[in-house]
Amino acid sequence: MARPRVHIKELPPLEKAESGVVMRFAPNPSGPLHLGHARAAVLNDAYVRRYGGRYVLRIEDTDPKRVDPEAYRMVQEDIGWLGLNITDIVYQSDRFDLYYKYGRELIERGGAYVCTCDNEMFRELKQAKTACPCRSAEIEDNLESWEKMLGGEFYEGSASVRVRTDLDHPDPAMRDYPAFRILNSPPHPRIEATVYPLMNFSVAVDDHLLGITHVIRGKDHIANTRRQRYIFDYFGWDVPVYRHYGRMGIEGVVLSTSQMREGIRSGVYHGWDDIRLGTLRAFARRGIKPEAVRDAVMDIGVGDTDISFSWENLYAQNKNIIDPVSNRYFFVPDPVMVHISDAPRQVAHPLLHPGQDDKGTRTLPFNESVLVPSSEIKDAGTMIRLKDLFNIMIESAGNQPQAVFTGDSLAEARASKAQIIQWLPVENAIPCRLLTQEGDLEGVCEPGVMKEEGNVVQFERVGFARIDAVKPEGIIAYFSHR
RNA sequence: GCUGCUAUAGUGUAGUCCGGCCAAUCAUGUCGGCCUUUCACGCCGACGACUGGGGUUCGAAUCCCCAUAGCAGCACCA
Repeated sequence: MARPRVHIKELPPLEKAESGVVMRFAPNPSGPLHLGHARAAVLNDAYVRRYGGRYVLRIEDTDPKRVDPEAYRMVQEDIGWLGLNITDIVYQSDRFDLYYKYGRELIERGGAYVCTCDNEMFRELKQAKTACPCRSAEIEDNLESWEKMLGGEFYEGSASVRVRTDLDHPDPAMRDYPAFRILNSPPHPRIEATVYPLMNFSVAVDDHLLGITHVIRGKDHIANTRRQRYIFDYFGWDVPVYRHYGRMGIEGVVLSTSQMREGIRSGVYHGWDDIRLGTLRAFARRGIKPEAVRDAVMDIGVGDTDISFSWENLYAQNKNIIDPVSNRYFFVPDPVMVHISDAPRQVAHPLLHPGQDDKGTRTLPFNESVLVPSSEIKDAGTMIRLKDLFNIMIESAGNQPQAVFTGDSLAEARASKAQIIQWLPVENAIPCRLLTQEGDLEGVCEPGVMKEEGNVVQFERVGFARIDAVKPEGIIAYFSHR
């Protein structure tokens, strides 16, 4: 039995963490959390738990084009599900005055300038390592332009604030990147603004102001880390310790919020919790436990190699968790009724959980006929054992299969290598639809399943499933994995 | 095109910093067996990898160079 043996690998130690850490999880509220978010969230969480300190949830809603008002709620729900040890919550949209203040100061320090160049033109100049005309403006003029920006005198796209870096930098990504932009639409759901900070600016300011000591994030941020460094240096701030893990995909699934949204819009997916998606709410619906996600993510660790995550690994972790606690039931897909002659009426009492007798038994009365998976009825002459009942021999396979009772000796069934299969009394079969990633399975299950709404059960010989809904017309279950 | 990161079995991962104890760890998977009234769990066993080529060295998964492959960035996204 069944002690989950989860030996979770230890993460590599963090530098300068001995006296505690302040870390952050900083999602963009564009949709619910998915496995990619979970990796960042769990790794940071694990380090905060290990070293002690604060764990800041920072909602990065500085791009109104990518804010879904619903997501504020969904992100919180998903974090609750994951069980993160969040200690502080901040919304970047509450902090625009701060960004303006530090933006102005950066200009005063000569670390940034207002640029009114055409985008395309700037891009070309940048590639050629050439300064744009705005770069040489006096600080006073820049401040004046900055005030005009804040005053609404520039229209969207006609002015931005750029950080003065190094035009000769070999990496074009470093050269004078933008810190603020103007956006006249769409409106931000939480605030009124037209001057928006860009991620590299707001993140640098907030990491400093919030006292973030360590940042664990994907390597797609490596360039951003270097860009943010310029801002830290202009202000003379200490930089956090960074660690960038590799890119992660999961086989057969898109982890892009925008693509998922499009799939939902076009009707490919039913919603954010469609079981074919890699969102945490889809996992939850399928009976995948947050602990399994944590374990799987911790196993992957903080390596900087790009990986293709396999469902197998997640399922294995989940099975460790759910197997010991999932009650067993019979589910008969595509049932066919078999009449059994010469069989004594009796009542079967299969265990709710093998090896855990104290959990009790189910009650399945037998009377003349049973429902079994049609795929199990093959040729006449086949010996089958109905699990926890008795042995039968198929006499005719056709549309109305007939069988004959051949005794209840388990030893006999084993000796003749009979399949031991699940079955249901005809009078006690509840309609049940099992939804899988590959499609739906119609069948019937035990009445006892009606008490398991919201729980994960194991359908014997089929696999684990979460009982999603118990309705008058039947049961809806979502397949977890084998 | 420019810049950077990475490369261990089907998948994930340890080892790489400080070369020898690595004929390479653990998990998962697959196969075989045991246990078992589930094709679950558990137990036993097997399978399976240092991207390629040079170099340094008595000795390289580990250091250096080249190649190849993958990824990321070069957005008025995060």
